[in-house]
Amino acid sequence: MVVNDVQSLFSASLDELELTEKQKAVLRASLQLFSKKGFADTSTREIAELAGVAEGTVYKQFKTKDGILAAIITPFIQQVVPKAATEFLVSIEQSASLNLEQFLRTIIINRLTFVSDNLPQLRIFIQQALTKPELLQQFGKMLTSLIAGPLGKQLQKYQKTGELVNLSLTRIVQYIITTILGYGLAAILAGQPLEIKKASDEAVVFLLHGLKK
Amino acid sequence: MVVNDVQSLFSASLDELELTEKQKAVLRASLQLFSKKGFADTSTREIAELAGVAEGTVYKQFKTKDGILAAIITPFIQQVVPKAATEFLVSIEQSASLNLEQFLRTIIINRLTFVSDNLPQLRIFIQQALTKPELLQQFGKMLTSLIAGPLGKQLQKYQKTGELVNLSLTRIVQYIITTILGYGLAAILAGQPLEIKKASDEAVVFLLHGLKK
Amino acid sequence: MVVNDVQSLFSASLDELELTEKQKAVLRASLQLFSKKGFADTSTREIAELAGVAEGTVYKQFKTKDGILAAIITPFIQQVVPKAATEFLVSIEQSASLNLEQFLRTIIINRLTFVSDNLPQLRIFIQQALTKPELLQQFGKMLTSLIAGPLGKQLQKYQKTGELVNLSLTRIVQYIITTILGYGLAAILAGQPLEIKKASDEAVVFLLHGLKK
Amino acid sequence: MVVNDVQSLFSASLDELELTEKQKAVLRASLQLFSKKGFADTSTREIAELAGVAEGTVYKQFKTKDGILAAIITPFIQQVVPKAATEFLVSIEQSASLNLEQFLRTIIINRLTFVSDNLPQLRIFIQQALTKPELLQQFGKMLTSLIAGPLGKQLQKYQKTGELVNLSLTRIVQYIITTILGYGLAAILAGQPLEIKKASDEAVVFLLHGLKK
DNA sequence: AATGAATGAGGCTTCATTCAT
DNA sequence: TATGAATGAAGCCTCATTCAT
Repeated sequence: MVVNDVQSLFSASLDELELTEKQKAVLRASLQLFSKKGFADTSTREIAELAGVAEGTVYKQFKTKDGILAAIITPFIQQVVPKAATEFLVSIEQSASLNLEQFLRTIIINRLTFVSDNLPQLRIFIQQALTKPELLQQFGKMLTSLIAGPLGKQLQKYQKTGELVNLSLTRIVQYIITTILGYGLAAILAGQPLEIKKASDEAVVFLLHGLKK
Repeated sequence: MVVNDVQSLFSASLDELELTEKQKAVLRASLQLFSKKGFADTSTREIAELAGVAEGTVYKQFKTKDGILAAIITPFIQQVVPKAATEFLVSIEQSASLNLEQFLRTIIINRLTFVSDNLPQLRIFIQQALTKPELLQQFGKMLTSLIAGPLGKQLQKYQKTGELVNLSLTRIVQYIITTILGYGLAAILAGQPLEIKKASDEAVVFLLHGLKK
Repeated sequence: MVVNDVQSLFSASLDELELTEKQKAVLRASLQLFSKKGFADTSTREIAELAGVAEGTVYKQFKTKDGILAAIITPFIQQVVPKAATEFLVSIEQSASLNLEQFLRTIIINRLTFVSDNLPQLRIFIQQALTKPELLQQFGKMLTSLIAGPLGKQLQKYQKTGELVNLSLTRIVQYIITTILGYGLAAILAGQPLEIKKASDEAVVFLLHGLKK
Repeated sequence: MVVNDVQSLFSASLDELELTEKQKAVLRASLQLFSKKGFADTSTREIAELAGVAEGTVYKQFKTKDGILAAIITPFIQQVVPKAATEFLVSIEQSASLNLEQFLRTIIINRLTFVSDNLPQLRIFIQQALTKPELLQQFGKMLTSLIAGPLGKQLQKYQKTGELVNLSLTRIVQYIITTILGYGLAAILAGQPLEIKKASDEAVVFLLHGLKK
């Protein structure tokens, strides 16, 4: 089974770090508050209150406030995204025999599920990325390796078979990401949870139109 | 000529508010710092220094730090966006006789220019929107009226002539916005100014594929 | 005619200082605000607003905020109180032939009228006196000279004729002042203007009881 | 034994609030500075310095500067004054068999002791009362209930036995208070501690003269 | 490990005062 | 003389962080 949500990976890393129940509560509270109010507008006192611990406890495991942020974001970009991406690529390879439509549908469902499962983390990531170009660069590198790797090969295969338009791979990946993000942003805009089935159906139709030769 | 950048409209409202040169400098410095470092991580002392004024001067016109933010965002969503939207729609009507491709190209160039001219304001707006749902709702309302108005009519015309796919207008507009934002985000990602001509050419090709019947 | 209220003396000193109408307005506004909100909690901006002048104008005549306070208090303790006291003493001498009851009634009406006419100034004076012992010492000196002067002589006369109890003059004057202040404080407490006729009638009865031999 | 000073009741409430030694030091320093320099002219920095703590410590318990003032005044008017008044009334009832002179002496010693023990709090209370009518109204209500209760009954008894003059009870109480305050104010004026024995002897003589039938 | 009182740097804001127009 | 924009010192308060218990 594909692990796409941060929560489970989180738990894993928490175990690795030997976090106590209270320290996990700190992370949960931080995730919630950072996502809702923003990192800078969340005080460690609020985190402690929501987590039901003393302020000092917050600092036992996470030396600084930035440390808490790191404990949320770092796994997200260093473990969750790559790991999910890897599993994503594995599922790609397993789908190697699919035609373009089936392939796109698999990709899109996979990624929309990821977005849906990690909305709070994504919100925090975007907040930070707006003022920290490094984060975006890391994201960019991940995309590049995605394109250079199995995803790119698969797409090139479809270009050779004439199923896929002859745009640059970078641009094609951009369109796919953009379309996925479009549904994610729309979900946030509407303030409603993502209807993955319906959204992916529509997205496939649109992308197929745009990307079919 | 279409007025798309905030700067000029800004100047207009500055005149209305009878802002002095120093107070305009405060707004310019705030725009720059808020965009680069984020609102919460910008101190009024930094603003004063960059603007070359005393800290007290910052508060002469803009009673509070939030007041400065409001002086940047409010015109953006209450004047700039609607005004730009109106002019955008005027340009739509003037393009009523164009075919779908010419029409899409006009729209996309228009909006990419807007995005390019207002990158700092957009960054600030997105920062704020992440923690203030009201802002997104206002944005959503604007989209709704866009679809209900001339843009929707024009698109329906293309659907009747068989040039445009029979998806819901909401979804079609979402795809257009999403594609435009995709190029905008890519520009931010690459950290480079937007190449409007090249980007719009590509976007038109992609959207035409995706939206042609 | 006895001059007991500060307003008229004020006007006189204003004329001497050649104050413009706007500067008089500043003093009037300051008197009102200092009395109501206290000196420290009144800003020069508020004074300017209430007086209908620019902030700079406040500083044209009264170099500092303390200068405004001085312009209110100094006349009160250096001119108004002594002058009123002098006229008060003159009226005492003119009443030299009165008996104790008539004498007390004259004094009490005179002083209650003074209190009633100068409530705002008294409030400001008391505020300041609470933290500035010098002011109280000046007040004490004035009392001493009152006792050493005509008031003391007149009281001694009543002691010799056996009309007045043989307490120390200081104590007798304290009782008189205390009784007068009692009615003044009661007026403030009740939040109503002083009914001078009724209050003086009662005060005379009480003091006569207490001070008759 | 009658509890008349705020300090002891204070300590009680401090214990209830579980104040630390440092936070008590903050209250002590505030009491001293507010009394000497006035509330508005005392900075939280000064309080912290005198208390020997960091400025942040001042805010740990007393959220705001007004919070410190409330922690001083509220017990004074909501606990100390009523409690002292109650005990005062108990002592009245215990003195029910006394004649008027003994009764007045008991009252006056009791109240002069209270004033003497609470000079700083009284100074702060008066400062605040000058600009906050609510405080005076509360004080007025307390007086009214005093008169309506045991004090009034006892005074009426003396009126029936013909020992006490037939003025209204309100006025009689006013005279008593006024006389007591007169000695209190004189003590402040002279800048010396109150000589309770001497002052009460004199006050009784004066009041007996004024209030005997 | 957990607590929470204590810290002090730094942020936002007010305000008396100045000065060019 | 009058104005009000500008100043900068100082005040109140928050908050990340430390440390004794």
